[in-house]
Formats: sequence, C-alpha cells, structure tokens
Amino acid sequence: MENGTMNDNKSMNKSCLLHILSEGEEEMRRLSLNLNEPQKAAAMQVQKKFSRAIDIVNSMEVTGMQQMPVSGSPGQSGSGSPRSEGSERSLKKRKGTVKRTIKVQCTVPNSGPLDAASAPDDGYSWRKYGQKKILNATHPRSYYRCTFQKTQNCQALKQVQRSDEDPTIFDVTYQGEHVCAQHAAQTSLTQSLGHQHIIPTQNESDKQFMLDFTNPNPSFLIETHESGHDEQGTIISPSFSISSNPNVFSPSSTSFGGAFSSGFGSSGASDSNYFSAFPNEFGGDFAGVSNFHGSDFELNDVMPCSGTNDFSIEQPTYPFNSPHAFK
DNA sequence: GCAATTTGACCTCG
DNA sequence: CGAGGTCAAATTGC
Repeated sequence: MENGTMNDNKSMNKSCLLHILSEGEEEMRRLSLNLNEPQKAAAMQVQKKFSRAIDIVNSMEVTGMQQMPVSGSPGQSGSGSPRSEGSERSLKKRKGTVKRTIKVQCTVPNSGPLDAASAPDDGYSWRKYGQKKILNATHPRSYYRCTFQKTQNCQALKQVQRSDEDPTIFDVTYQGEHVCAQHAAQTSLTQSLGHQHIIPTQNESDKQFMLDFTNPNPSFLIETHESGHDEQGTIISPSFSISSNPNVFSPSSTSFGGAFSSGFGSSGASDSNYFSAFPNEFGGDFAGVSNFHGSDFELNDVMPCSGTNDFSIEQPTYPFNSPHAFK
C-alpha cells in the first residue's frame, strides 16, 4: 500500500499495458489480412482503436492511471478509495466460496425507468436473495443467485449496484459458475449471437472480469483479481467497441461463464453491438473458453512482464466514437 | 398455492 | 466494531 511501490507498479504496469496493446494491434493487423472485406473493415477499426488506446496510454501519467472514467466510484468522488477496495472486499467476504469471479460493469442508455430490475439482463434466471445499503452509495446493492441453485446446484451469484453519479450505469458483479441447464442453452445462444460469457472455475485463484458497456458505445473493461491470500491484481483493458458488425470478432465458442450479455432488461433484442473481441493477449487466454475454464489461465500468462502477482493497472474507458447506439 | 421478492437479523471479515 | 454478504420469515404477485 505504499505509494512509492504503487507508482513503481503502475509504471511497470503501464509498460505491460502498452505491450499488450501493441500485441493486440499487431494481432488484429495480421488477422485482418485473412478476412474478407466486411470483416476486414471491422478488424481495421479495432486495430485503429488499439492504436488509439496505445496513444492514450502513452500520454497518460502513471499516477493518473488509477482513475476510473465511467462508473465504478459512485459517490466516492474525493474519497480516494473507490471500487477496487470494495470489489476486493466483496469478493473475499466469505471464505470457501467462489474462487473465480466475473465482474461486469454496464452502462445502459437512458431508456425508461431505471431501478434494480433494469439491471442488465444476461439471459439467466436470477433470484434475489438480498439487498444492502452500501456505504457512500446512494443506491443499494442487490444480491442475486441462480434460480437453479437448489435444483441444479448452480453456484452462480450476481450483484447489481447502480452508480450514484450516473444512474444509467449499473455495476454488475458476477461470481461463480453456472452449471445449470440454462447455461448450456445460454452458451449456444451466446455463440449464435456473438455474445460471450465467462466460465469461471472454482480453483484456488480469484479472478474477475469486468466488462463495461458504455452508452452509446459498448466497451469493456477486463479486470482480474487474484486473491489467493494477500495477492491481488487488476488489469483493466482498454475498452473498445465494435460498431455494427457483431460477427466480426467473435472468437469461436466464446463463453464467459458467469454470464453476461448486452441485453439490458427490457431494452430487449438488440441486434448489434454484441461484443466478443479481445486484445491479443486476452484472445488466447480469455476468448477461448477451454483455456479460460481450465487451470491454465494465469495472470502471468496475460501479463508476461509482470514478475509478481501484486500489480495493478487501471485505465480509463475510452469513449470510442461509435454512431451506433447500444440499444 | 407456489415462487419470487422484501427486509431485518445474523454472520464473516478486516 | 463496522461494513458487506447471506439467511430466512414475511410479504407480494401470478
């Protein structure tokens, strides 16, 4: 928690991030060579966004990298102890529970009444089992578990919290793995739509994936937490969006097990902007469910330049301009 | 009547 | 001891 150390880490993480982004850009460039026209164009778009992300990271102060742009710190303006602490805590609260978690952060467009029920609908059936007022947050946090927890021993959990500052933003945290029947159905649906969902495993580590769909540009952040004991890490990828072609970038059989999709509540069937792209580094480890699901996913695979598990990179969500609204 | 939600109490952790 | 997470009885809705 010392500042000097943190800055060192951030500096290192910045270069790690640049490394990842560069590889992502390069990978996209290579990929685009093998695609046909419409897909190629979209791939080029993604490549450009990698470039832009690299530029932004380059121009970023190390100390500034800690800030989260959109959401994440409801009512914590100035308190200086935003989400990272909260999420870490929330996930460690109970011992012996889920080891890998998925965290999804969603921004929904301003459409109709927004309440807990407006929280992102990921296509799974959830049953609310609690609601709690959170310190420094105007809106309470809702706790959900899979409807089939009892019947099918499905351990998936979900937390939904609305941001104070921007009521259109929901912080959704997924935890645990769907093993219920709907998961299979969801997976095929996911594939056909180009969604993804995460399949966390119940291992010794604790990992989170945070996605951020920002209006009007769906974008995502990926955040992993490894909390075996005292270790923790955070990687937040640059966010980017794929404007109108959901098929461009769907890694086959993407499956992000905890479950999410971009179908937001009643906003219902949107046909675009289902997002399934990952930067290169993540592509190998995240997008392929089989890898991710297994034990071979390690933070160090993603961050090869990181020698320790105690790191933290955070980076703003870049509002890539997309003409396509997310609903 | 059953299932889902609400809500206050209780538990766990830092 | 306080904050967050979960439980379970009561309530509500279909």
